[in-house]
Amino acid sequence: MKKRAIRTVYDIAEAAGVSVATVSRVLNKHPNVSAKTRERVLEFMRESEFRPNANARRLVAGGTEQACFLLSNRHVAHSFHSRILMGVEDYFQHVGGHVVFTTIEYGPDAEFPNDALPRIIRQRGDINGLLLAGVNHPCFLKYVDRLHIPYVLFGNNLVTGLLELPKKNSVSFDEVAGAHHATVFLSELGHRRITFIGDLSKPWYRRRYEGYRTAMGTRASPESAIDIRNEESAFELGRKAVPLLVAKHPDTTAVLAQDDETACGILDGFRRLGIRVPQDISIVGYDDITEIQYLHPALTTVRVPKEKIGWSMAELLSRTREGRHALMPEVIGTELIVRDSCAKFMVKSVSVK
Amino acid sequence: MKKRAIRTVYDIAEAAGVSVATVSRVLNKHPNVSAKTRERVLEFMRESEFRPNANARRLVAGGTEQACFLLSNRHVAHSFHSRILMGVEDYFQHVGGHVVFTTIEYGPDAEFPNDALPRIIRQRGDINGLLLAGVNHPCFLKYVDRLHIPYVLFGNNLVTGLLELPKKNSVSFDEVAGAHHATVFLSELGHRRITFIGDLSKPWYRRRYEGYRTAMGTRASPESAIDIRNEESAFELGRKAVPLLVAKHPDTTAVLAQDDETACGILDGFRRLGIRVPQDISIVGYDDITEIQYLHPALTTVRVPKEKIGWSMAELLSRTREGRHALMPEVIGTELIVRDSCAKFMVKSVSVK
DNA sequence: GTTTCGAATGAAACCGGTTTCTCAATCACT
DNA sequence: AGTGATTGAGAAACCGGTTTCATTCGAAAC
Repeated sequence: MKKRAIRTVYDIAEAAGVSVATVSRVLNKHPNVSAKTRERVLEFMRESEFRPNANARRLVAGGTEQACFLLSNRHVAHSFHSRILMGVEDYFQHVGGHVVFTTIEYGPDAEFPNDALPRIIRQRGDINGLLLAGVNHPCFLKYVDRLHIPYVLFGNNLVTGLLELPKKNSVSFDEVAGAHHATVFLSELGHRRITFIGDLSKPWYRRRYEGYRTAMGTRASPESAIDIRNEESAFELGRKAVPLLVAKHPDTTAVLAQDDETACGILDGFRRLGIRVPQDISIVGYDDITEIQYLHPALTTVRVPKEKIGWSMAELLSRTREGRHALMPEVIGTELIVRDSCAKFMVKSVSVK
Repeated sequence: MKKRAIRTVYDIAEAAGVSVATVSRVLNKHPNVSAKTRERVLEFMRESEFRPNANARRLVAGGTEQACFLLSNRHVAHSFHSRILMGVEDYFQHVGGHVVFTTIEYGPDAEFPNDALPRIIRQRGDINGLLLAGVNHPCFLKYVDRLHIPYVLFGNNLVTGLLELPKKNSVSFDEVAGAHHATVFLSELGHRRITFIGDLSKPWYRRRYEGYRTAMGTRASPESAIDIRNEESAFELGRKAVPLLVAKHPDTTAVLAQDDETACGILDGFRRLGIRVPQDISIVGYDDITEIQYLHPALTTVRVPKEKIGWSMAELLSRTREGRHALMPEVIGTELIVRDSCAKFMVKSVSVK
């Protein structure tokens, strides 16, 4: 008659002729167990391929080493987000925790709790913290506050009327400085007429515009940006911006795009008009997403350290949990990646060939 | 004096003047609770923002609605994998479960269990199933078998000496048929000399080659493929293949690349030599990864339904759990996406301009 | 040789739910 | 009105660990 498989500490205890308390001590590497007892217990565990029940452990421990990466209103197939996730997962791998990956979609005026909410948020004890990535609205943050669960927000894509980055529980990168840097780079190549192309209704693009504007100084007039709103995709926005650029700012010699996808659209628009990059016009993107890696010409862009953002978010979450108090926001720098889409200014201007 | 926050069913029971059993019944929508009792309990729950302890629930339930998406030896920043993850997450959202996302790196001869193994695998009860994505080796599968945990494998990227797809517990897509289809498409455009470029040491690329070969029929000689192995990246492989192609198969008018990244490298190689696509030569990729979306010319390719694969894997896992027996593998079809990188054959051949 | 202390171990309480069993109250039907 | 079936609700066991507390035992201290 086959013996019942060993599943619990009780089974181990019985087999080894000790109490469950001792088995538990062995499991948790408690020092007060004699070497020979420990060895015997371990032996039984090994031979029965015993794996402790995680739920029972957590029930008594009162917590979990598990956080939730919640991607709001965005798709993880977009490398920007999956790379943040990667940083998060790296950190948890590092400290021995887990990440539950979930997504949610909601509007700016959604009410919470609601049915769109993943179950994991509704229960207590599933997770010890929340990492809010993607695009978020204040209505959801208000709800998360009420949950009394530690959380860290990806600060750049919070939709508010303000330009400042969120002050607490958040990790952001310095969008203004990145755009400033890119603009200075173009200036130093000799460009005077630099046009920003983007959707200024979005705070994150607006911040990039601000960086651009301060770098431009007196050269920037309110009209020096091409501001297209409510476009279905950034690529489309870029494409549509090109005819406007040619019409309104024909003397432009360099473009700073709100992001890489927009730059791709602009590139496409240029190609249709026979405008060559970088010979006729220079262009700088923003984000350094994976999707541009095979582009020709290779796009000069402002690299956002996505993995680092993820890692920092996870790290800040841990610190928040320990400190039990809201910590200062972390702001991460960007890096200008110079590739082939920019050239020195050589007395030319946008023109249809 | 402030009352202690309500945290448990006992608190609710006391506040509502009922027993915990009743509270539990309300929580689980058990029918045998009178309307007014139920309402009173719900009222207390609402006002105290009660959220049940998930660990306690799972302890008694003996399981979890949580599976683990384990990405082996690959990076989630690659859209191929993040889109499979997306399909998985969609499914779990649909059925109300969770996905823990983890990665692991190991060699073909790794021994298990080992320290690289995520904690989640070592404990029992954390997850109710395993979704094995990325590139896997038999050594790991053997270990997972011993775990007695339901699992589903992404079948295409299992490293074996064989060409067949795994027979059980797996979801795959039909690589052979996809390559066959692409090759027929090129033939119908009038191309006779079609060259396959790839690394034939990898079973998954080998399968694509097989599809190509059968479609070519008698036209395919053993030399009709450019087989480059041990390249650090597929892009580099593609780039290096171009000079070989020009040297060995100068009469080639169309290329089937092992995957999209390789196609990008080939495209780059062509550009360096002044060979125009599709005017001088046609090219078809494979996978339809997100990274090619901004390419010019837009790449014709074999689309692999990544989200669908993820969804099917998750679904199969559920069925496996219920049925308690290994199910037949699922094989998913591909779709040829015709874009701009192929043209009708017009009596030309590869030549340096 | 007794006292004292720390190490090793077991018994039992506990974590926060679910579920079975039991029983009282209500309802349907003859 | 009497009987059996059904419904509503509580007491207690249970899920599988961890932890506190008490106890035993041997070694060191006096």
